[in-house]
This record gives sequence, structure tokens and C-alpha cells, in this order.
Amino acid sequence: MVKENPSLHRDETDNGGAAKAVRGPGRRLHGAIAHKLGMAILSGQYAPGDTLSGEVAFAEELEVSRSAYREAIQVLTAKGLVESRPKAGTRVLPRNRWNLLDPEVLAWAFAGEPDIQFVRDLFELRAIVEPAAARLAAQRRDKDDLRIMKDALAAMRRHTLATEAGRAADRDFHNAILNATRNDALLTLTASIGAAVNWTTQYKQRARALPRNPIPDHVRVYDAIAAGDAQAAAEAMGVLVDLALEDTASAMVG
Amino acid sequence: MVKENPSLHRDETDNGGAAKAVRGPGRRLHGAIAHKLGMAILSGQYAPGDTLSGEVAFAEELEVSRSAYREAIQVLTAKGLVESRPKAGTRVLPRNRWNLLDPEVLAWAFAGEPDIQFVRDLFELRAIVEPAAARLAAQRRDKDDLRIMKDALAAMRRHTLATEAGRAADRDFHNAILNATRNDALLTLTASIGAAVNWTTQYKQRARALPRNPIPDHVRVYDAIAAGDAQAAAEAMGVLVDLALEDTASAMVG
DNA sequence: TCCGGTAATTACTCCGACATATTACAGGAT
DNA sequence: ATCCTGTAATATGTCGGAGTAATTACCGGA
Repeated sequence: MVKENPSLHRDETDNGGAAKAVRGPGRRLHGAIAHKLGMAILSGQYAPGDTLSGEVAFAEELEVSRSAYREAIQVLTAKGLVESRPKAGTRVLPRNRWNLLDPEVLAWAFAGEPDIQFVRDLFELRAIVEPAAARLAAQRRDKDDLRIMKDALAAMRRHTLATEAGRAADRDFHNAILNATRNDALLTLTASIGAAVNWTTQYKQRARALPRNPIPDHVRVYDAIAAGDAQAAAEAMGVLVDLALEDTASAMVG
Repeated sequence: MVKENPSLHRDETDNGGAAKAVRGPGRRLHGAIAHKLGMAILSGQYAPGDTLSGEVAFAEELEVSRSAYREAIQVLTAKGLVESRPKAGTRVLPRNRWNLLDPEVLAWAFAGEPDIQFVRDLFELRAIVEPAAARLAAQRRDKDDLRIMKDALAAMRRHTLATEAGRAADRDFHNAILNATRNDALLTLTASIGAAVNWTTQYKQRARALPRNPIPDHVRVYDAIAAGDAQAAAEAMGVLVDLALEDTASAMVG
């Protein structure tokens, strides 16, 4: 067994081939360590209750200084993944203490093979929140909101969802709706979930061609919001979320 | 080597006048710094775009080592409050980058005078999520869930919401509902919001006596969940949230 | 005017030492 | 024998300083 640890550092170039945490540009060392450990925890490599090796040992194993390792641990602690106490060591907290809606935690969860049950939970939450957001947007939108939505919709039509530009337009459309709710809490929440869920959408794209043209459904949402019809907006958005769920679900079983 | 270390350290109680972050037992120094800075940012003392003084200067000003200060900054960075770059310094990020649903961030937001608009946003989100949670709970609860809810309800009756034991029972009741949804994402979300919202409830308690006996409303929620009537559960919970909103709103204008 | 090289500033990383808190154990009193 | 208390061991926490790396801002040349 090779004890050689991944060069988290610069370009040792050895690179035993393992997909180790390498820090790209703009990414600090402690950030890379946090990323690596975060994914390890989210993937179940470290189970709740497990206690990590001591600071000195672990830092040495990763070939980083104790400072960098500690700063990474602080990040994980801030997200509720671990807890450190003198003499007791650093242990992984039970799952109900994790900040599952933290954007980075979500990213770590979806970095590997995401837990099916968790994906289901997120879709369920989205199915609850997004229609309600559409309802609020229908009541509070102004001309600017509508213009941005309309532009995004046009861009979606031009590029289709098969292109990156098209998906960006899709995100813009949903973000415009969220902005129109005038609710910051709703905004951060749905932004996180939406990003995570869109990770799985890439699975969908990979698995099969789009089973259906999504544009008309988006138009229905837009029309309802423009008309100020809250109930219709909520229902139209419900349809949209259901469709996304169907697609992803059928892609995941296949 | 005399280590005259005011404020931030032990509980010297001297307090050189400045309201510095004091660390209680079980709270590390860097945690105290993060708490202090987090509250300062949430309270608007540091505005988005502001750039903090350099590490050396700030750490010196707080009379702590750079290590402790840096670890605190990592925590804030993990929560999306600040961003650090070489040569540019550490700047406060725009509000839409903040993880407003992070439990600690919420605690910091409610540590001082909470922003009225933000409280409104949270109640709005709660009004969206909690009825939906009750609906799911009605569909998925098992005997254990119902037993826990029933016990909590009995405890609420015994102690009333005026006592701490009564409020604990109230929390248990709502938590039991969330657990019955079998949705971890929903659980962490509503747990955070609920805790934050209950901060404001203490304002309510302070301002006026309970305007209404809340037990019957809770019982209606329980009955609907026990009967498996999803629609009725959602509606009953909606009433509950509305009442809490009314109370808090009337307390905040007073 | 614009572009590229250079210098200065700031965060980032590392190191080694000491302090502190918590656990675990041993010893004595009940 | 059990429980409590004091003590020692151990891992995290805190400290101070030194050196590195990255980004910005400035300056000079095309």
C-alpha cells in the first residue's frame, strides 16, 4: 500500500493517478482540504460518530501544515459537519446537524454519486417552494421583472436547453421569478436547491434526449405572472417542477 | 511573562469599555471572534463592499493572534459573509451571497435588533413550508410519530407557553411533525427558521400576554395528521402560522 | 492610448512552542 | 465494592514570527 499522499500542493506532477484534491487557481489550500474532506464526509467515507485522526497526524498525512488543516476544519465546523473538542478529537456530527442547504455542502453531496433519497427530498422541497414563489412573483412583479423574464425566455427559445447558453437563460428566468418575490430568504434557499437540482439535470441530458419541449410550459408560467394571476402562476410552476422530477427520476432508474 | 489579556480572554469582567466578544465556556476564541464579527456584519456595522483592516492590524486590535483571527475569518467565509484575496484584503460580500438560512447567521441576525423586512421574509417562508410539511406528515406519520406529538401536546397543556418547559414542548411538537415528513432537507430548513422565529416570539411574550389559547389550534393540527387528512392538516397548520405572525407583527409595531 | 513588465502589498502557508480543556485513571474515603 | 476526588495524560487551542505566493497598481515603452 502506497502511503504516498496526494500532492495537494503545487505541481508535484507525480500524481499517483488518484483523483486527489488539487487546488486550482483562485482556490486556497485550506479550501482544497475542506473540499476533499467535505466530499469524503458527504459520500459516507467518514460516517457520523467517526473520529478523525489527530491534527498532527492528519496534517502530516496530507502533507500540509497544521494551520491549513485547522482552517479547513473550521470551515467544516461552520457547516455543521464536524465538531472538535480538546482531548476528544474531531468527530463527524450526526446528519441532522449538517447544514444540508449550504451551497458548498450541496456541491459536495452532488460531487459524487448523490444519495437518491436526498435528491428526492430536494425535489420535494422544490415542489413546495417554487410554486409558492411563482405565486408571490405574480403579485409583486414590476415591469423590469417581466422584461428580464421575457428576455430570458427569448434566449431559451433561441438556444434550446441543449446548449449551455440555453441553460443559462433558464437559470436567469427562474432567478428573475425569485427576485420578483422580494423575499431574500426565499431567494437564497431556492438558488441553492436549484443549482443542486440542475446538477442532476445533467444526468438527464446525458441519459436521453429531451422528451418534451419545455418552452410552452415556461411561457404559461410567464403569462400567469404577467397577468398577475397568482393561482395560475403557482399551478403552471407546479407543472414545470413535476416535469423536471419525472425526467430526472426516469433518468436515474435507467 | 505576564499576559495581561483583557476582554476577549477569560472572564476578567474588567471590560475596558469596548463591548468586546467574550467567550463563555465551551466556546473557543476564534468562535467568539466569528460571533462578534458576524453580528457586526449582520447588524450593518460593516456594509457590503467594505474592506476590513488587514490581518495584522485587526488581530492586534482585537488582541488575539493572527491564527485565531484567520480561523474566524474562515468561518465567515464559509457562510458567504466575506471574501479574502491577496493584496485586495477581506471584503464584505453583497447580501445575496450570504447564507441567510445558516443557523448561526440567523442567530447573529437576531442577536441585535432584527431587520423587520427580514423577519417578514422568514415568516412568509415559514407560511409556505410548514403547512406543506404538515401535509406530508399526515401522509407518512407512523404510530411513534403520533405518540411523540401527543406527549408534546400534553406537556404543552400542563405547562402553558408561558414557561420554558411549555415552549420546549411546543418545539418538540413541531419537530415531531417535521420528523414525520421523512425529509431531511425540510427538517434542517424548518428547524433553522423555527428557531429564529421563536426568538421573535420572546419579544411577543415580553410585550403582552398571550392573546389567545393556542392549544386548540395545535390539537386541530394533530387530529388532522392522526386522521391522515393531508388537506386538513395543511390548513390547520396554516392557521397556526398565521396566528404566530399576527402576534409577532402586533408586538413589533408596539 | 494601449500594452506589458515590475514592484509593492496583502493574504497565505509553514513552523515550533506553549496554554488550556477534557478525558481517563488511580487512589482514598464512605 | 462503590463513589468521589484529585491528578496525569493527551489532543485541541492559541501564540508569535518567518517566509511564500498571488494580485493589484504603477510605470515605462511601443
